[in-house]
Amino acid sequence: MDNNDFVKELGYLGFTMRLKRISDAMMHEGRRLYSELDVDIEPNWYVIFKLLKSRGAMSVTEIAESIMMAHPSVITITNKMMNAGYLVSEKDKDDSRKRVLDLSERSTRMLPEYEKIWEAGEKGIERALEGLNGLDFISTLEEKFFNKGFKERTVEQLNN
Amino acid sequence: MDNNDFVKELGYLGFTMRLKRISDAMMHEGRRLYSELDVDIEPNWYVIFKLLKSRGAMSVTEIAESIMMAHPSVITITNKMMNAGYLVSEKDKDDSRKRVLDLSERSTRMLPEYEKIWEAGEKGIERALEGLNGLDFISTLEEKFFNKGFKERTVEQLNN
DNA sequence: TACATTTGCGTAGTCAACTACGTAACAACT
DNA sequence: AGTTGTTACGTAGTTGACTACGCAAATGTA
Repeated sequence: MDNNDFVKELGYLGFTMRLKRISDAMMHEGRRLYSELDVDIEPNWYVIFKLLKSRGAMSVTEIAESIMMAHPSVITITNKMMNAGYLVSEKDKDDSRKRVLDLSERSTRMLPEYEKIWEAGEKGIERALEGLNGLDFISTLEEKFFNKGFKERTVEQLNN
Repeated sequence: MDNNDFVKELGYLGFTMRLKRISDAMMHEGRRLYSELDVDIEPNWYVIFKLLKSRGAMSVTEIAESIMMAHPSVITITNKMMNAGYLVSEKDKDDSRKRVLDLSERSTRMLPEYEKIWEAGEKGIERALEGLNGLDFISTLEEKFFNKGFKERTVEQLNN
């Protein structure tokens, strides 16, 4: 590791930045992984694949809520997946505002191969975090910072 | 917390995504915090302020290395800070390729006020993470995923 | 000294998330 | 039935990081 990392010297003040750096780095690695393996999918698509496989067809907003992303982000991702032939989309019969997305035949055909990669990725992370309780940690972060955010906590501190 | 969060069901497979979601959320909170407090600085500027205050004038590349960011990112950040009057820039006497950045008079004038905010933010995080050893955790993440990245670990797993 | 390599900086283009806003469809309430 | 509010989706614009590339200056080497 780099011992000349100034952000480390900042203690908890550098926490969010270090979090972002790692998450960005991992995302980048993900992109490179797929391109190296010559697989034409992108990071984060796996969530959509997994979600639709497990829950069946869903509308844009339902997807967004299930994975806690803003709906325009979901639209961007799923549009790409549609263009790549992995999703099919049709209007809801009962509610014509809704657009219902589902896995295509291509998806079910390719999923076994992709799931091997995801499984390997998961194992890699699992092994790297061995003995760290990474999931507990991240759950606590979510619990603390999704409900009462960083902003609110700071303002509280300022008013003391 | 949201118990309908599908990403949680994915175990370690959802780890990177959850990391990104939290880091994005905190970054957003940061922006809102500053705008709510009516302070004309942006998230992440604090690293530059702190760095230059502690180390004195530095070149673009030196800054980038110290905080482990790509140099174009540093240029973007510091240009904004210059436009806001917080930094001064001049050519290095000995090496005319280098541009040396330093805090402006405005910076030293305003820093005490800003440091109060950063301190409150730090305390907020510290309290939220009480008993969690958040810094150790993030150090381990860095150690594991900066050296041998996510990609390499996955490929290793695939070849087993 | 001439040439090749490295270094520092800047620009351009990409990517993934977000908010804000507009429009159309549905729901609900007189 | 008409008005009003809500929901679903889509587009546009912002943000912050990155890589790739080009140029100019410095450094190393034959």
